[in-house]
Amino acid sequence: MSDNSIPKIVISRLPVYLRALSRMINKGQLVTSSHELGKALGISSAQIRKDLSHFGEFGKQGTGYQVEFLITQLSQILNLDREWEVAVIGSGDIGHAITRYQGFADRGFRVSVIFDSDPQKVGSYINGLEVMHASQIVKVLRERNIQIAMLAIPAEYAQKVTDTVVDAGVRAILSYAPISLNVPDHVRVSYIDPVTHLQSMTYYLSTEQDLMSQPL
Amino acid sequence: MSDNSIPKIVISRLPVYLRALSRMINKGQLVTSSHELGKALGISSAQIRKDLSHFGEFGKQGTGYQVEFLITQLSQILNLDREWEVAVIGSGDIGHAITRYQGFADRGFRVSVIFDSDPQKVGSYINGLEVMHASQIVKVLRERNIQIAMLAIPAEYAQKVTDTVVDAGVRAILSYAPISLNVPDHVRVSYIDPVTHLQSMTYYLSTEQDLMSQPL
DNA sequence: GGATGTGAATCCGTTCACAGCT
DNA sequence: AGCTGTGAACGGATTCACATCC
Repeated sequence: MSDNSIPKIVISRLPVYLRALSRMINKGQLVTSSHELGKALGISSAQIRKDLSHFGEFGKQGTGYQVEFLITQLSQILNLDREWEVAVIGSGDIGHAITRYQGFADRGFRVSVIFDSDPQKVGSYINGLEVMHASQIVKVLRERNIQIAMLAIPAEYAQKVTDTVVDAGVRAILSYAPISLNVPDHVRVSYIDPVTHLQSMTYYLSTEQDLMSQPL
Repeated sequence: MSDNSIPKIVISRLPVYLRALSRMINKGQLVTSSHELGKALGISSAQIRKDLSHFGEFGKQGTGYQVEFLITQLSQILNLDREWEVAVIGSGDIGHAITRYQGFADRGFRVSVIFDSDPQKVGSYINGLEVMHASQIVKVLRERNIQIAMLAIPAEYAQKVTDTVVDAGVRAILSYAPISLNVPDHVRVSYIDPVTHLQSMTYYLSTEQDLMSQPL
């Protein structure tokens, strides 16, 4: 049943479903079930059915889900039935890796412009893309109506650059800088900070184990 | 009050608190409050107090929290009062960026070994670290008793490599491969997939806005 | 006065379990 | 028989609001 306001956490799982479904299609699998999908993802089948039920009735009782149909539906829901242009800010190691990462293009995103403030880097090419000077951000993003930016810059510049890209019309930011950003309500932010992931995992790594497993 | 089993979601917020507190210390700030911290992070003050209360009473009524003291406490809780060695598997763009990323060393993690299966890359140096052949994974990780691995490899190899590092004694995995991994119960996994972040943000980017903001 | 720590209340998300369809 | 879709039950997390202490 199509609901009014869908929980953020549900939305965040849809791309994960999509990822798994894509793998199935690539393997030639045509049909799946909430059970199978759940097992592959470590999620309960009830949750998957409930999540999908927010948007419609995509399955057939007794049968399951047509993989391709479900992919189409999820893609539409997530506005992925188009290509999104993305700007990368920062051409250091991370910006470099992002710009060359094939995974974006494969899944609906095109890095179409990259900026840096270092004159040494401006004018160089990454993945066939010329690095532009940061002073051009507002002009270029507005011209091309780019709404997504990825920040691959040090924490100390992150808020200022955020303000700039927001001013340029960006409405979604994926930041690799390890700092919480302030943005207006109409802008979404996601963070990628590998260290926070590691730091929460070490909570569960009791030091004792260290002593047990000796070098052989 | 120190509780028995602390919710995962609480643990996952502690590194974020730590990040913010570190910035405060760097700015010379000695004292903060749940209010201030919450505002900086976009979290309610009650939540911060409740989270911390799982582990002890770290604040002073009427005053707030000593920043440095709180950092010390959180670091201990998360087992960060030591250095953790990390193995990177895969020396492509992502592995390269990870290995050179200063943020790990600054926050308690040392990338101390890197592997690749491509003979072309084995023997080359990244950040002063020689790339070793993947066939050495089990031997080296066991010898050095390394318990954390970061996977920077294509999805199709991810499960096999996961099995290998688990066999080698790894108990925490941070994977950059866009696929859900199967691991035994005693192993923790976190995922970094920028595309899933982008894909959930585009849900909120209605296409209409496109038409409004014309190129000028 | 001001900020913590915490039971109580509320809100939200997950799981249960089953009716209903194929 | 098998699997979906879903109200109901459950469990957990967040917020409230206040007693408590500096």
